[in-house]
Amino acid sequence: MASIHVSFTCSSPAAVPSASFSSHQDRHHHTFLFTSFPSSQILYIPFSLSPWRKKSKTALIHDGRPAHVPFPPLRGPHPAGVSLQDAVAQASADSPAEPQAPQEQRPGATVPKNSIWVNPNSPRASRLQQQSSESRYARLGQLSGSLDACGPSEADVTEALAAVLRDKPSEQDAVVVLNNMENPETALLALRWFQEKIRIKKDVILYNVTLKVMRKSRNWDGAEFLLKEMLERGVGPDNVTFSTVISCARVCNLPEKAVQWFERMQEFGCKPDDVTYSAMIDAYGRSGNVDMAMKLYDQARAEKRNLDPVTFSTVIKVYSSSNNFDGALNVYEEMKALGVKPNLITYNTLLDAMGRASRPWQVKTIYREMETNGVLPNRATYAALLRAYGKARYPEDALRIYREMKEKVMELTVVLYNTLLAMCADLGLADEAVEIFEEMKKSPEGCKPDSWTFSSLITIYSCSGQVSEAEGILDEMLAAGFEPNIFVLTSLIQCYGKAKQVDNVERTFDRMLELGITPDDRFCGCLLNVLSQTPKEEVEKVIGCISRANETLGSLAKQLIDEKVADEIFKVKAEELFKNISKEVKKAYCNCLIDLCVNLNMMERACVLLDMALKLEIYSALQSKSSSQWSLHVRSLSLGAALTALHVWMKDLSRALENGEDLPPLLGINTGHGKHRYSEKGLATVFESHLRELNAPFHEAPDKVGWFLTTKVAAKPWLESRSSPNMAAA
DNA sequence: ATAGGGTTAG
Repeated sequence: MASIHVSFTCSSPAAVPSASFSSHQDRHHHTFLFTSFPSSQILYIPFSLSPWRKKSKTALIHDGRPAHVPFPPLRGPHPAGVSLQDAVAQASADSPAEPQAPQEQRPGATVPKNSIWVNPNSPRASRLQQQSSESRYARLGQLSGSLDACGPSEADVTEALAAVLRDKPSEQDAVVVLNNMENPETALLALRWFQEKIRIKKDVILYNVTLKVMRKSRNWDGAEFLLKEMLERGVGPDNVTFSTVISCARVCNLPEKAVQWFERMQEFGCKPDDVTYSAMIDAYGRSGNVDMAMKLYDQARAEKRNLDPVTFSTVIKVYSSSNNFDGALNVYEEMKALGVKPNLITYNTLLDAMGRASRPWQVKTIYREMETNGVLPNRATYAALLRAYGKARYPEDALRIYREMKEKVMELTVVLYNTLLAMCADLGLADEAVEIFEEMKKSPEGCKPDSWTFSSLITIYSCSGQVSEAEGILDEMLAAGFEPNIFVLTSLIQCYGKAKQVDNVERTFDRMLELGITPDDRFCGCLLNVLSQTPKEEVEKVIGCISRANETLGSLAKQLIDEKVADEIFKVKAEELFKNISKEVKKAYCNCLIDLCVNLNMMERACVLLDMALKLEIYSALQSKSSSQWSLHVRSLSLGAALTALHVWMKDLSRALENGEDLPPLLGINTGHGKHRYSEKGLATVFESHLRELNAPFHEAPDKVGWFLTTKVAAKPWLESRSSPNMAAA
């Protein structure tokens, strides 16, 4: 039987594949004795537990290289050209081979001073293994697992604990067992048992580690119960207690509880430190109290605390989630200026922030910087990059990232597959999506498509109105056992709307109500979008759906199409509605409603809505003026809204001329690249054809993408000709 | 692994 020992030293814990091994530290070096069993299971015995003794019947020293090559030096930073991973892989690859006959230690071979060679099948080996902290830890870990699984009765818990620990657990045993637990009920019973057996009655550490279990299981009541018990029993809570409780409140979505206990810390003689500040900054951030979060950050800096990347990452996240992206960047710069090195999580948070901000160029810069600093990307990094490039419509970059992931043979998770598919949906990459979907289903990791997966695929087909393809995915989803959710139904309705199958829109809407799904603002936005594409004869049907989903919105839509309703009345109703809907959908609603007006040739009403949107700051700064150029900015506007804005701008320019004002040398319109998910042609293309219909002298700028320009000389006669009464046309 | 804070999706 082949038994191979590999003994080795490496200088850095980072070289140890943490998933497979634990390290035993000897001041500056880590020494392991690996035992490769034929089963390829690798164990090691920390050398400090093994007094050096040479036995005649030991297993063979083998480093995976020819026998005459000396054993790698043990104290060097790089063991003679063999990495730890290589050596381990080599050892297991070689294990079936018959080893050379047992031999005396070769002269010149470097042998670990404190290692012992043992036959792995001997009782001595198993005794050593049992004594090693590794296996003790494993046993305690198993105990945690069985405690999680056992019934929540004192008898069951006591039995499980006593079977492993007898009557003499150490405090360390208790800490390890509780720390690995997840079940709040049995953890509490286990805590009682440890409190009984370990005679330190007021042990704050045991409470703290049990609080962690409450956090893990998101059990706020359990956490607060334990904290109150501590206070009643006179067990002094410390900073660890409070930061655990605060972060527990945070994960339980109870920021006010975090604040409450944070403010009471002082009562118990605790002064916030770096970790409490960081936890609390996060709690304030998540409760939307950005000001308080920043106040704490400033306080922490004023106290000249050594803030670390965790705190900075938290602050960046707080800024990012309140859409203050410059704030996020500033903190990053501040961090670097203070000499704190960004780590993987800092980069991930920052990449995510710049993605949300739709600043793909900054995403690129930061990713390059990350590479330069030798920080390796993980799945979260790739997910952030894919989202950023998808959102910004950067297909080349998004696909490059996909290739990079594949080259690294990175094991993809469901989340990462779904992120890829969502990116494809953003960019309209149907073929790539199908390829990724097939790969996902074949993946050896067994990534089962979930409702996210199907939803993204349906979205891809919905964008182009490919009804039969979308329905095919829907069938596959139902066959896989998933009920349609609001996202799937939103996409489907979008698809039917695009294909002008209004009856199917109604049918899907009915089905949604039957499933007990309540339409949200986003869904209503989708119905409005469908309405703006619906032929006049069928408009009533769609408005019927909207009314059932949201009565106020439905009645506004009814008033909009009714020419008998005065603009003034309509305006009041519209303002009322827009003050009561969520911020994220305001622009989308406005775009749809203005499109509807334009389609129905109700330009006055479109102008009323545009005016309202500017007043409510739904659209910002559509017009700008400098001495050399006046501009119209219609990026992020729908076609109808953009045309309305153009209509208003032209009137304003004509009025300026009438008032004797002079035009600047250049006039420009910025449409942006305008690649919206649901429009196959960009805004620029469609807008340009409308400019031509209007005989407008604007031409695409050769050097500025998304800009149409004209000169004062060309614009003046055109505006004057349009102002003349016999040429009135919108 | 051996008491506390941070990152992946409409």
